Amino acid sequence: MTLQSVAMQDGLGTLGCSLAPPDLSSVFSLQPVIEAAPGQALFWQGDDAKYVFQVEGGMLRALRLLADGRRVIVGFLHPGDLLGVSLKDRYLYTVEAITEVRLRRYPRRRFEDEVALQPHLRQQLFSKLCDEMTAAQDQAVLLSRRSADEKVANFLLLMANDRDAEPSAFVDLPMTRLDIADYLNMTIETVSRTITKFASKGIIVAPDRRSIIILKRHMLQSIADGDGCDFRSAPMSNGGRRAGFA
Amino acid sequence: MTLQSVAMQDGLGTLGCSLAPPDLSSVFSLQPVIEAAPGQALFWQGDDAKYVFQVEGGMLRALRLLADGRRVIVGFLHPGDLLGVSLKDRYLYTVEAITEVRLRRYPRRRFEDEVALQPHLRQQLFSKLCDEMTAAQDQAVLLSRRSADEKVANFLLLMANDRDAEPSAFVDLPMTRLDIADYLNMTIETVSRTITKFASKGIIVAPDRRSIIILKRHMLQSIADGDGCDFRSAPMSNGGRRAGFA
DNA sequence: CGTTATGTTGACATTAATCAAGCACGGTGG
DNA sequence: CCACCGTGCTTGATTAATGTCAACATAACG
Repeated sequence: MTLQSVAMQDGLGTLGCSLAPPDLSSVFSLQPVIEAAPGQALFWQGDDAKYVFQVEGGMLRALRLLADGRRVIVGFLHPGDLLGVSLKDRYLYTVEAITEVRLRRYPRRRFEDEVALQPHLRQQLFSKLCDEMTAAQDQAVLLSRRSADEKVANFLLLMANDRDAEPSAFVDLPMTRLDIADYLNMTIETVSRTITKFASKGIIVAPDRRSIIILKRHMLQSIADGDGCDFRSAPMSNGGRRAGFA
Repeated sequence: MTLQSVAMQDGLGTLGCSLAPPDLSSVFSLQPVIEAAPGQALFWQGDDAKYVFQVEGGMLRALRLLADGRRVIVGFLHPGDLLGVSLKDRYLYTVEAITEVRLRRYPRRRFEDEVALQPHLRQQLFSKLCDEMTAAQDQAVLLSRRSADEKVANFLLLMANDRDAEPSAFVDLPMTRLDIADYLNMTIETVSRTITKFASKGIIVAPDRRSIIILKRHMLQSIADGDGCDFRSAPMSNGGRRAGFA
């Protein structure tokens, strides 16, 4: 089906009518549904970027493989996220399902045309791109936390706040420890030890491997922010050092 | 490179058109020139994002300050890069001059209007946003390098290749060791030691503090890629571990 | 059930951070 | 021109943290 037909079915824009402006989700709503089982790859780094996807349900991981075979998780995908939007002709990373997932698929070419035609969508897409960029930068900031405690605390809070209007105390962790480790640039052992440590201090409870409950959010936040808390004696880190410029 | 915003190299693209449609640089060419001395800030994280800038000459650093006062360098800005392009109303980080710099300034509102009106500019901006996102991810990948050697080697190669069509053996390092350290998430001591080590192995020469010359690019590349090289006995790192999924 | 993936815990080794001192360069002023 | 700082950089000794290796526990799966 052509773009135009899609557009008209959505009742939008090209006609200038004042009906509900289309959002990105509505563009995808008529597209084929893709389902994938845990571990299944949607596409691989380097593949021809033929499609754009929108996540409807479940969680996925985006990862890059380094020359020496190491794995870097560049992000976790949640419902609403777009995958494969780029001007490159090849996917920049591999995307694999963590849980059972459901997505909508849209041919990339047509998606681009569609977006080009509709200012509304363009605006939304731009906004999403900015969000993604911020997320990418946030990961860089996260990775530059000093201690394992800080990284894990940040990660848990990130997962707790993600997408939920109300940051919940119950946090779903469908990804494996290896995923977390490769996201935080640590080893699975250190991840495990750190979570155990938080639990033993009563900051969290870990009823099973794929979830945790945050009991003392403020403490977790302190650790995440690198505050001395009861861990270190507030060594000021490198607080004194600044570039000498005024 | 990596900014909230967009760091983009200019000038490219638009090819294919005989009639030279306006490109981003030409949009800036009539705007007021801003000059800044080393150490001077263009704007601070949290400031009202009133302007978009394009770098014409010199180098700057974009940095974020963490709650505990730590400094994270999220990117170095080169000629052609844009700063401040974003949907947010406030700058997401501070930008300071490293060398003497010259920029063009454009009111953000007008810039957005301009871009909205001209499909050509829109396309360019979108393209740069994507590049920018890639850059942000690249930093995350860089930060998740295991050893100090790998990080510094990658950094030197990055600086060597940056923007230059021909990767030069002479690399300019106008930033301080502290800047490098805060970019790579290391201490100045380790940065210094690593550079010294490379020099003592004959991989590079460091005639003065603000520049180095790469003598054995292939070796530097091997180290950057985490190859055993003559450093470690190719321990396969965690090459064996992969998610168990096919 | 037995078998395989995944996660936890422990002992040890290694790396990079920390603390501390000294060096080198660039400016300033005598 | 040279002594004199101040800043940034280098180098060394020590320590603390995390990676590594290994064993075991637990859940997942046929």
